[in-house]
Amino acid sequence: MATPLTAARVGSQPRAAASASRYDRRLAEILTHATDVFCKKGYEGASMRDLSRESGMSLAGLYYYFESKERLLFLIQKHTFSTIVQRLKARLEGVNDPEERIRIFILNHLEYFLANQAAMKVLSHEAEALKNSFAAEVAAIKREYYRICVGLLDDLKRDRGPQFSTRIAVLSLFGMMNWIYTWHNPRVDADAASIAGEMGDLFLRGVTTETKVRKER
Amino acid sequence: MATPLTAARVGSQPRAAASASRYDRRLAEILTHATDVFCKKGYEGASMRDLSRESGMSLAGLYYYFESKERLLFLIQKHTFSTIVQRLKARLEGVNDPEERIRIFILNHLEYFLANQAAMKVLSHEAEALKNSFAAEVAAIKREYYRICVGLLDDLKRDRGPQFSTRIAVLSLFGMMNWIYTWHNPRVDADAASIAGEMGDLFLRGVTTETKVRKER
DNA sequence: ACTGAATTCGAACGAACGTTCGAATTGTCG
DNA sequence: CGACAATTCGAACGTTCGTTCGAATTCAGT
Repeated sequence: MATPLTAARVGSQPRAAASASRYDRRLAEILTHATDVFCKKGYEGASMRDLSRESGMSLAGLYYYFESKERLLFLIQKHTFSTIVQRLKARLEGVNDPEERIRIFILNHLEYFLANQAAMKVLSHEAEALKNSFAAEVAAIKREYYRICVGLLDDLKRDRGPQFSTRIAVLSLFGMMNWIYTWHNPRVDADAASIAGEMGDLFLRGVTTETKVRKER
Repeated sequence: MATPLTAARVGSQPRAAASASRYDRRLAEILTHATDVFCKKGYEGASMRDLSRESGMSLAGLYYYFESKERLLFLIQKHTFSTIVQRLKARLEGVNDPEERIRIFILNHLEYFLANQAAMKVLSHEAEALKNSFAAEVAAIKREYYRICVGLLDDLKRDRGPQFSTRIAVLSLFGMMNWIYTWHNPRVDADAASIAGEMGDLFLRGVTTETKVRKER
């Protein structure tokens, strides 16, 4: 885990070093169940009673682990996003070819997306549900992730056909990838690697090809 | 308007032909305000009291025009989606070049999206909020729209490089386009035609180029 | 087994929710 | 103006919401 979940503990609660792991384990369990409920019903549509039922803990008991429903969503989003960024950085290390680095970016995103569909849907679909400092902290991670992708594309631009807007290209790529939560069906669609390959081909050809498309508008 | 809004009138309500237009005008007003509120707060997050405040009509008064909050969302989604499909069909008429037809598809989608941002966000973001027959009716329109796009791509495939999955390509294109509601900023970003041009270049190059991308995975 | 801390819970709080209903108001037309 | 339909509204309905609190239970170390 990227962020020690213990950091979420309610302020005035005492903490013994020995029980830290038990607390963390239980919190992680709750977060997993809550992720499923938020995924199924949406953040606003999911009630604390839904979360209580799904996680098998009493309504009041949940509040021992976090002080509000909003903070719960925040913990899910922050943990999910931190993890995907951290994994990306690890995978990019030692790879220098610009094109290969973009393929890694896409593969990392889609692999994590499909392996953690519920969490990623909550991250994508409930992006506007948080407010103030909660929203700001998640937005900061999102900005870092976005900047990394911009960097990858700018590197590619330095080598090849330079005639496209980096902003539009990056945001188009994010759209292609994130939209997957609306359509992916494990019984019909191939695995993450195949889809990442298809999207990588589509995107990289679109961005690197030097010849102009026929019938310019 | 594609669908006569009168169709929404509560079943047992009497109707005089003379007042039909007044009723329709008022309903359209309410729909517009409701669209803004749903866009800002989400369907679940928006309360009937929010809609009442925004539209300047009393809480009870709203129920003269529709029988439930869910039906209100349905009316918005159906009207929006029907309109975009209808406009697309009109624009495609008489154009035969497969590539040009896809460019028209993209332009139509993005122009309508940016001209009706709130409605399109409600359509994209609240796709799962409706249930049963409401959901089925909107899903039918979505399927038709999807099939049209598949047809356009298959036509293109017949001419040029055939090595891509139509399903993945179409859904990637939808992702690129629909994701725009998460990032478009009229103070920073160009107009719909420019963005449609960029995305059209990106997508069509990605889909038509015959040479394989270097460094095959 | 005892003890103090960590964890869980039943019950309740006030607020806000979607919806209803009968009365009041407005518009239409002879 | 009178009469009937169309439209609007205040007030309230029962339910569910997120959250709190003090008591009960479970756990860990001796």
